Amino acid sequence: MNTRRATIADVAREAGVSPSTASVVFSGKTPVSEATRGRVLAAAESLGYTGPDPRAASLRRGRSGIVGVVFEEYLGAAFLDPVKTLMMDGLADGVAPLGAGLLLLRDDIAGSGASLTTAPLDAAVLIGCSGHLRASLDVVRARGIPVVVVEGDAGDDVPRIGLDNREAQRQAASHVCALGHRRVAVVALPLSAGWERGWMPADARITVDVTRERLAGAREVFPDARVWAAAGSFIAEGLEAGRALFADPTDRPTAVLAQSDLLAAGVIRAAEEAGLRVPDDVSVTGFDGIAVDGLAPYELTTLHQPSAEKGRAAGRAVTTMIEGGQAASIQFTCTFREGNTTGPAPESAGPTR
Amino acid sequence: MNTRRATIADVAREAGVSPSTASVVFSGKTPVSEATRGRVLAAAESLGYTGPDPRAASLRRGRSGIVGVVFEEYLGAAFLDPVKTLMMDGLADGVAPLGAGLLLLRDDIAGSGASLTTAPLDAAVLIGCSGHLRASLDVVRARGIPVVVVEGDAGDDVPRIGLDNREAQRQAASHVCALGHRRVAVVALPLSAGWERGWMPADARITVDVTRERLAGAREVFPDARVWAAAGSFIAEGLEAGRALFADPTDRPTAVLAQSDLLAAGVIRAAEEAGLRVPDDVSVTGFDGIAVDGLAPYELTTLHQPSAEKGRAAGRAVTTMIEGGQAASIQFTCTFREGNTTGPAPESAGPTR
DNA sequence: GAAGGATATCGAATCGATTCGACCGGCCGC
DNA sequence: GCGGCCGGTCGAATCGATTCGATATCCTTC
Repeated sequence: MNTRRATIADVAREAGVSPSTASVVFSGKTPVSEATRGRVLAAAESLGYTGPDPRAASLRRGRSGIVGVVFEEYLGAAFLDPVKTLMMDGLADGVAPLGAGLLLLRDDIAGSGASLTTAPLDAAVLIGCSGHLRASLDVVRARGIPVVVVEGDAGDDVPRIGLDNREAQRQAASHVCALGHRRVAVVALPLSAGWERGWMPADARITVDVTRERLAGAREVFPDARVWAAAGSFIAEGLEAGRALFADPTDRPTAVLAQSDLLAAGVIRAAEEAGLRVPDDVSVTGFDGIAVDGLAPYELTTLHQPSAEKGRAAGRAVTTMIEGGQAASIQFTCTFREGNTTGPAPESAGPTR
Repeated sequence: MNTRRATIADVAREAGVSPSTASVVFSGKTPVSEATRGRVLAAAESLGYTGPDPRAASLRRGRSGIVGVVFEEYLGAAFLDPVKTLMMDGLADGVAPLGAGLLLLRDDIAGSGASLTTAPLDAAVLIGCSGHLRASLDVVRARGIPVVVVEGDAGDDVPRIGLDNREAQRQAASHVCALGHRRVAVVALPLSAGWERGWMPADARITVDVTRERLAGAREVFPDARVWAAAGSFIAEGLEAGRALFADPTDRPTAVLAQSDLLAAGVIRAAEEAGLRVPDDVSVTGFDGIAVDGLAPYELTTLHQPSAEKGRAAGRAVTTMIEGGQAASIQFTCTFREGNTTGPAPESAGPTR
């Protein structure tokens, strides 16, 4: 191995062909005679040439084979949420035809690092819904990079992968209502970036789209349900929420609509802690339809959302756009799944609040 | 916005300066007079130029600002493990000085996509320990890309970020032994890629380094502990393991050494299920020292490993290497943390098996 | 007033591969 | 026997920015 890595020109010289021919051997864009291919490959082998430099190739081609995935959160935390994890997986799938890799990016524009502004992206997928989203969107659009937004309001002409959050949550609420529950509480996802857990104030501004939509769905059936908003989608947060909900035995909900399965799992644990049986004393619904690790024997009544499908759709949309096409927004639908965490309202229910 | 995006040459022309000057305005590598900077920036603004094309820049610079992170698993699953998640976070931190992004890659070489072979990487971090690791390593080395291996045996001259798995696990075993336990079982991580849960056969070949090392540590104290190997580091897997361990009331371990906190959490749940009190009837230790979501009120007796630190170290090592330095291998140390899941062996323990 | 320095800007080469039209034999068919 | 076609190869331009030595300008300082 020399002081400098071999280039395709070196290989071509060694093989006694022109650089263009050598290039074609590697890219396969044009037929090459078997003999020539052999000589080029042998030359490459002997020079320790392992293939074209991706940097140079991407410059010339105008493609890098990299799709940026932008999270609004702390990057590690993004993956604590199984829904996002699944989505990522679908996404990996969806961009596979491009042969693209996924570059993780945070949306703090200030970040010293290779961010949205400086990464060699072919396209970007924005996840989430905070205010930052707008800024990120502007950056990406200015760069002229195709972009897709998942679960966030991108406005105008940006393809959007969505979910029928409102309708789905309404469905769960109806189910609970049909079972006779009247004292119902909602455990919501964060209301805004940086939200600290607690009861939702009456004048709260909800900037997180998902939270707002799901809440609206619940409100269609139970207009004045109390709302506790968690600080994130974690079991521990659900536990906190549940403790708050079940604190006062005299004024306790008989059903809890949690905005995520993880929250629901926490609520169930809080119920157990408070000596309440699920679903006899209190019914709990989730949202997402993920398999919560270690929740057995409970099977959540929940809304199953096609997370991986969402990711795949995002990937496909991005693929289409990169290839010059026009991608349409897609709205996915949740399916209601009844488990064993909801049941009839207890007879002895106190007065409706 | 024109048919073609503006280049820095266009901007330079518009501003009446040379391309080189325009370039330095953006890179800041050389002082530029305030007036010139202003003109260039204005020109850029008016042409809708949003900064240098990363592809071209990376070609010339020989740097892409991208570090590949290679997992041996299904990509989504990689993030289900909090340890890896934390590691990723540390890694993001560690490469921050480079201003680098993290490109997720699978190590299935066959993958149609932009993989290890074709991505514009400045460096690579390999995670894990399966056989694939070797192949990935070869690819990366052939390309002449700096590489660091985390928790895997890379052999020779590749810097390695490791952990004192064996010694740490021995420590936990000693602790349990000191408490008087004699009938002890181990719940191990997978023995090899694709392992299905079950009792470990006597002639098993353990290809996963972490599993092997931790087991060796346990064996130093309890040479003939029975070993159940799980199919992954999940609470649900721990639950399965626990059920198997506690199935026979007449021959039941009084202590369980789990190779991860998640497994331990599952074992505890299985114990509860079997009507056993922790730690009165059975003691359980974990490994990792992560906060298991929703395990309260238990506090695991476990070995805390500096996951984020590991990631950070890997990031720093990679940074050093990119800058032409020589990075050393680093061995991290776990710290034993006693929680409330271990206690004295029950008096009524049956005969030592 | 001239030499010496500091500063800002410019020119031109370079990074490494890809691509497209031109070119060149040879083979086929009429 | 000759025009046409085709598979294969070659040249040269191009992708867009960076970099470094050279140059020009202006300010000190003796």
